[in-house]
Amino acid sequence: MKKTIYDIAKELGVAPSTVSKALNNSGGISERMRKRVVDYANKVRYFPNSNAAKLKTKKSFTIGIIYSENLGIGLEHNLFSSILQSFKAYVEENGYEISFVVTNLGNRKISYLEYCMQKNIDGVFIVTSVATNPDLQELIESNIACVTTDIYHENLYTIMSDNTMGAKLAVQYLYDLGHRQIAHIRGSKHSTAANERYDGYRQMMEELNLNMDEKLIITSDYYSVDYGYKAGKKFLSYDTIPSAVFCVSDQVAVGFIKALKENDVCVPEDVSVIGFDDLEFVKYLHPSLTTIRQDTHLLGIEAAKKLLSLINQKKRNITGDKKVPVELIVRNSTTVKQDS
Amino acid sequence: MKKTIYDIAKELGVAPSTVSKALNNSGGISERMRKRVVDYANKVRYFPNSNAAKLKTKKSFTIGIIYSENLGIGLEHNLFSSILQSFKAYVEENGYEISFVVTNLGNRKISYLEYCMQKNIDGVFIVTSVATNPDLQELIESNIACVTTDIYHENLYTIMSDNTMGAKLAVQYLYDLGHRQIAHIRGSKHSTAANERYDGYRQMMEELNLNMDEKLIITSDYYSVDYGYKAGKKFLSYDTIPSAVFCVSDQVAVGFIKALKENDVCVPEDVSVIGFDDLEFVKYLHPSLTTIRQDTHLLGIEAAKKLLSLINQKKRNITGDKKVPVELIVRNSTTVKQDS
DNA sequence: TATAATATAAAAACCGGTTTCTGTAAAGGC
DNA sequence: GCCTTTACAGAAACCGGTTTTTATATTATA
Repeated sequence: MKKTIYDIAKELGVAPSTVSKALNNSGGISERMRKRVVDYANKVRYFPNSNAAKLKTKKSFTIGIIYSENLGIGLEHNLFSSILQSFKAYVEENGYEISFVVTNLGNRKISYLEYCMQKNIDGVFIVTSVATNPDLQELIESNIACVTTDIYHENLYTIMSDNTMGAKLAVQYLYDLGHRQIAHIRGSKHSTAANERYDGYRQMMEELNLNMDEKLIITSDYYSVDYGYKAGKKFLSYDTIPSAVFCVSDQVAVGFIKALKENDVCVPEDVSVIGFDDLEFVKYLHPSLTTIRQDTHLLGIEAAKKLLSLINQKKRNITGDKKVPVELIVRNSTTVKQDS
Repeated sequence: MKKTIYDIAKELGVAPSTVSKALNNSGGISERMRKRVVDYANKVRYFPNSNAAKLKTKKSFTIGIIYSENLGIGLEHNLFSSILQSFKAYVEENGYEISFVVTNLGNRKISYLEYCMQKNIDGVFIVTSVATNPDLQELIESNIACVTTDIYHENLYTIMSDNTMGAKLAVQYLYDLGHRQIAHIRGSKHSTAANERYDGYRQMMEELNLNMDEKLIITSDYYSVDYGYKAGKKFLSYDTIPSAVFCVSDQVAVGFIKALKENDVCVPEDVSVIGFDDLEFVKYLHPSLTTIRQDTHLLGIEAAKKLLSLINQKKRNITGDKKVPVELIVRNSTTVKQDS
């Protein structure tokens, strides 16, 4: 049978409160007594009921994870699961655990905030989400510490890859290879990252005095291979096709290239393609994909560090953001502009 | 401020127990009263403190997930995160949530079982693990309901792909293509799935009366691209190389092919390669990978169904297993045996 | 009509911890 | 040597629910 603090107390002939003080090292007790209790507790392998402790202390040592499965990205998505993995490892090392914020508990619908309050969640890591979700708004405006990799908000700390810079690097690189007609397959307008990449694209195009025909920009709604494929088909329907394309994500690039290949348009000879993310497998593709690498490990660690510090300093409503550098990874899906 | 059941009771002029009965629909109360309380609770958006409820009821509506990060597989691994995703979706639909079983909580080391008892975990899904882990043994031998995709044990329900059949399908297919020298890159001896695939390979080789030189079998320890690459290097060191290879996983196949390519050995012309898993991206590789597909969705759903039923029927110590069918996916990394 | 059975709601106990309050003994100050 | 702190340990209250027990009003039974 599972022992309680009362069992321990009785067996040692001391008060339950004494046992609690000993195990939590919270003082008000002699060192001799503390050691006696702790030794005995270890000997009988006592471990506390965490629900009872949480009930009283209102601290759960739990971080909520918001991982919206819209936008075609779930746990399977290599990029986010990788960020989550390093986040998880870091917080676990610090004695916290993670818990997915769900909206149906038991049998009733609840909001994000309700979930967090119900479970005394200490802080929330918003991995992916839809910025316009009213549930999310409610949560952000509460005084629960939140960190995100996805959106900006005045009541939120944001850790994000330097998307704008990444896009600029991509365009600059294509320019350096001699390309002048550079298309962009952009992501959903509801995705902050997609918007930033789009901005970076526009900025660099302007800086380089390149023509920005509206036809150069194709919107691909979601970060999926399918949408990339559709974008590729649209691209191919043009009378003359640009010689270079910057895709909002690797997934989109993969679908895009697939469409091109099907129509015997060669990558990189006919069209240079550059992606974004550097998903683990893109180096094994043919051609291997030139892309902008996101530092998923660092993103996860930084988010974890920041969130834990927000939780512990008790000063809430802290806003701000940190840009994590990105890196151009040159592979074989891009090449110098061919004569045509 | 967060309302409690006492606030509700006071505001309605009833007893706390009455409120509890109303909200849980547990009888002993008039329908009129029940409705009155429920309506009011909804109106003021009351939601219960789950820690208090868990403390009393000892039911947590939480499933523990064991996801060992040894064997080179973490959350990033597409196969397991995909199984977990569908598992998670199913149990959440049924009012449960998932929680990763960790071994350091607060600041002390705890065992799997201790974690589960401490948190009143209702059941455990062992996604990946090391069978010899003593922590795992302790958990399995407890009376907490456990389901796994990874190992067999007399006190455990196992949902696993039909690995043996998959391996046989692979060998048979290579045989049908005319190959007679069929090598196998096997996985770690600590992995049940790897062992089953190895068994299937041997069985089919015997059935087909094929020579099974020890050199045909290379051990690749972990399910990683790196190990596949190393296996490929070893393979290339042979005087005469077999014309076909069955790899224990797609990851290993990818590394294996990489090594071959580096030495100008062509896939599939010189060597046909077949993998196992059908990870999402392998269809985009060049050559696209012929492989044995695991039905990750079904694996996750079946595991969830079984676990929830074990939890609810209260009859523990139930053992058994279910084999989920696999499927040969023919792509371009395999071809008929060339004259040599 | 008197009595037993039933329905309903309140009161109280409980889950297993943590924390505050209280009382006593030992240590420190002058 | 007397009074005040301080150290220590036990008692009790509390966290916010659920469940059991008790009390009362209502209905059924004879």
